[in-house]
Amino acid sequence: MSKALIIDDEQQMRRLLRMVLESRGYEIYEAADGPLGLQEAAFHRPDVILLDLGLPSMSGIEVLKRLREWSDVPVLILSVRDQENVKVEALECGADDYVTKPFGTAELLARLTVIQRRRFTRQNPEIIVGKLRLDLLHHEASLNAEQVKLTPTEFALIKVLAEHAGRIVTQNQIVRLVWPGQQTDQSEGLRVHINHLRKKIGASGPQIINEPGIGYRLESEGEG
Amino acid sequence: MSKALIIDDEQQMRRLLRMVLESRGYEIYEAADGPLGLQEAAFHRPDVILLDLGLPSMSGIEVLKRLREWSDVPVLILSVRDQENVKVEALECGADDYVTKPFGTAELLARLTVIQRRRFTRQNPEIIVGKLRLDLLHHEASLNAEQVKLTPTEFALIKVLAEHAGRIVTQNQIVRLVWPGQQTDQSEGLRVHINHLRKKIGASGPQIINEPGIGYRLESEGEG
DNA sequence: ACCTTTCTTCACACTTTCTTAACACCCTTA
DNA sequence: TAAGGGTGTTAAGAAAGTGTGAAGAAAGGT
Repeated sequence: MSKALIIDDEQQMRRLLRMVLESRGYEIYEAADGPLGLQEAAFHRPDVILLDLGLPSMSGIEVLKRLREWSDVPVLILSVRDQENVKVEALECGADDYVTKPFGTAELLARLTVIQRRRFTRQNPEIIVGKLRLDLLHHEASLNAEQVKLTPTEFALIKVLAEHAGRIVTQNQIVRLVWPGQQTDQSEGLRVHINHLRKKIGASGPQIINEPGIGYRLESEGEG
Repeated sequence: MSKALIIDDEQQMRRLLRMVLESRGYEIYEAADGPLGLQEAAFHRPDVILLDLGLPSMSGIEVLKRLREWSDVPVLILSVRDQENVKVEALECGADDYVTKPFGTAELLARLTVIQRRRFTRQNPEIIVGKLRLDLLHHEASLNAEQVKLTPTEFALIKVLAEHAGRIVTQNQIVRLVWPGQQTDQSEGLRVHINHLRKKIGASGPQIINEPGIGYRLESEGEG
């Protein structure tokens, strides 16, 4: 049974989340502010954390940063609309995904599943996302067991997306990983390479979904 | 009877491996760290080596590199989870396969069989790719039963490509395998030798296909 | 020491890939 | 309906990577 920690100052929200997650078999812990949340995280070692960004005493970002100093636990951000900047910052500080309040329970549970699954399945020098398969050792990509020819940059890009399949990767993160040590703004070219990738794998493979203002997400199995 | 050398610092792991392998008729040698392992390898000339990546005094990668300077013995890597980078590096340094701890004995034995068959070319010391045949024992190559004269470097190069026929071999991998222990960038000369090989075998033998920015691939049977 | 073979380096033509730029297309908001 | 931000699409020049020939350097044999 998975343990989930809810960090949110609204009691109503905590109650709602508790109900939804308990019906899925999660064991729930709660915290009403940042310091308490960190304390609970350290004590109970939850398998996933749901973190509200709008906390009173300590900002959600701050909580996340402190948490990431010693823990890799998957974190799902709960945010309100029109907080793109904060969302991007949270993702770049190591959050795994976010849902926007108000959210549907189905979406919430789906995202929880994705971010928990991905932490444990990277042990091979290959990545498999639906019909797409990346062989990191040989730099080969294949779709439905048929080889697809990708340029080095395209391969690096799809690798970043596939490593985080189902989760959002911000444009900054992508650029930093695909063009390491680069100073110039590469986000112009990023769109072109995304375009090429979609032409090569988008037809019958996993979709590359844009999250406007934030980044991209490679559609993973189980979502539509 | 095959001889197997186990290089692992944990006595418990060595004992487990010894039991499993002895039941399969292997003759077992053990070493608790890297330097001892290299010593044993040189002395007993094992037919296969099981190498733990997390060694105390000398890293598993380092052991592998030193070993590959003078030996082609099949090496099976024993690694723990979440060491993807190291695993890839190990494979690129000439390891043959890996198993992730904890592993099942069936899986371990299956992989051992595979890598020994692939590399244990003393009983069948030849590689055949289409109309090309490499005699590893006499360092001779032939095309349609007609002998082709290759220089030592050319032979080493086509051997690397032929061992992975049909798959991409990165330039790094090629350089490391053909010019072991070399520091200078040999990728200039690589192009020249590829050129020579194409002239000698390319006419009626398997094609050497370039994957721009990545490496080369020897066309294998069944592809066009 | 000589000759032969093999390897490396260099130059330049050619191919593939990357980057830049321009413009069209949403979607949201006023 | 118009405006603006962000994104999708296309094309062309720039950059990087590769093919090829030849010549000098290194290695090996006689």
